[in-house]
Amino acid sequence: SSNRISSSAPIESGFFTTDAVALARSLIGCLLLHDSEGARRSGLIVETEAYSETEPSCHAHRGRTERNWPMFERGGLAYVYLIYGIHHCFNVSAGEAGTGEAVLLRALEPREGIEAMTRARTGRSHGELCRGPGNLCAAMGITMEHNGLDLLEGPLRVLRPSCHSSPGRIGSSRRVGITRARELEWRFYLSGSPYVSSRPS
DNA sequence: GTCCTGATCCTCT
DNA sequence: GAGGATCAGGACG
Repeated sequence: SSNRISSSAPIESGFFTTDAVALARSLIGCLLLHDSEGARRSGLIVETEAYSETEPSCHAHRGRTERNWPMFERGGLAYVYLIYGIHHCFNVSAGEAGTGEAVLLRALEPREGIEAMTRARTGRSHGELCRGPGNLCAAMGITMEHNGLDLLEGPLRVLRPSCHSSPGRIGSSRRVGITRARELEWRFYLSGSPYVSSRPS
């Protein structure tokens, strides 16, 4: 329905193999889409956070495990995990194979499949559907079954925005909700977007 | 095996 | 601003 969607292009290989901080920035303005049961849900990425094994807030900081293995694969795989026993968080692995890093998606501007999103998030306004990492997963229908999937092909994909469309000014701030490495300004967001989850610190 | 903590969200005050 | 929901990974012994 939107020309911004139809003109979105596949990601070129190499897009995801940069470090997590660079990727977190590049992902702002990209489209995340999920095809399931014949229906499509999608949204523009408006808020991200970078995580790297080099700093202690990252799941990969203590090495590769059963849970965090997608972070150590080449960039462009889904890393999904359960947080606080209740919510799912969706990450995009970054960098070359062997480096433990990823980008957490924190908020989307809903585009397609608003009905399905609203069904999954009863009583929520449009602006709240995909605001916050747990809410984003609920609205998009992302669960552990998507862990490890290749985001270049399959039901869950990332597309780059159409050429010439610059997303707008990108702001940065400290990351939300962590206790370690708080000083790093590795959170990125589309400045002025009402879909961003919380105010910069 | 036990214990603790957490990249959250919602509801209440 | 606080607290509870609810569970699995990781540390430790």
